[in-house]
Amino acid sequence: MRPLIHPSIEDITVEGILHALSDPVRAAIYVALALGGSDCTFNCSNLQQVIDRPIPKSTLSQHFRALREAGLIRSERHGVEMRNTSRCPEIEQRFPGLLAGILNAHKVQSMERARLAKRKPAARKSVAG
Amino acid sequence: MRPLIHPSIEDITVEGILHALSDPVRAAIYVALALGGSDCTFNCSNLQQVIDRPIPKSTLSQHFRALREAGLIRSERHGVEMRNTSRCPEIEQRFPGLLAGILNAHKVQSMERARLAKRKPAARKSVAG
DNA sequence: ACTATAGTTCGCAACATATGAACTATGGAA
DNA sequence: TTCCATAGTTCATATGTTGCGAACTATAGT
Repeated sequence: MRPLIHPSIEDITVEGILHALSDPVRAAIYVALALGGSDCTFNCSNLQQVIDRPIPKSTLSQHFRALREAGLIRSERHGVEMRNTSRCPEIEQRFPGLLAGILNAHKVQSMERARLAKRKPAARKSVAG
Repeated sequence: MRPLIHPSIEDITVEGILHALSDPVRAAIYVALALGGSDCTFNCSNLQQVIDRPIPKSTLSQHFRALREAGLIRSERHGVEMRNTSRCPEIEQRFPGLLAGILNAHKVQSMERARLAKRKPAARKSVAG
């Protein structure tokens, strides 16, 4: 088992963060971790509450790795399971306002989606054909 | 020639924006456009001042398309050339703080890189081969 | 119509991603 | 210690995405 790779704070890049969070599944994971606070942990097993469609654990493992190697989360083994926590405070110090802007944008978007879903449960985006 | 596609403001997604800006070339283009103000335009031809390595124009064309279809820029033909302007104000209204956070992070990162390049022009990241 | 300039599209090679199957790691029970 | 269950990783591969040269389209000036 290759050891877990956590970049040091100065090796974290904006491009890496944006790429990691440009995937909807990773974004959902990260939002849940970041909003949950420092004692909130998720892993491949208890994540179904956060994401809607079922995702295989090999895929989830890769997503956690992507978040970890982008520097967004810290992963530690505790017994048989993994505890993933967000590295928000560090990143806020290096890139002030970045995560706040992204998290807020996700909030705006998910509120808007909820509103649209309530209005028209079946239709999307008035696409003909 | 297929007509240019500009998503309406409510169809712009966070994921789309983050993905578009997770590419270093597109990020450099966008930073230049955004910081240049509303009368600043760049295109496939006058862009060499913004990016360091030379990039084929077919690639640049694709990058502009990616930015356009993510909703980040607006492209208009003026005679034989293209004028690309940032859509920052619209996006700021929909996702307050998002672009500011990203632009600031890029500024932090490029200042840091400039500092490192001045210190040790040839060495990078103290990696032992 | 001809030429020059600016940008787009096509086709393909190189790279990235998602996932089932097989594997590793840890803890507890017998 | 051995066996089993649970949690997660790695591998192989099929599918998707990207970068770029070559060919094409569009516009302006002559």
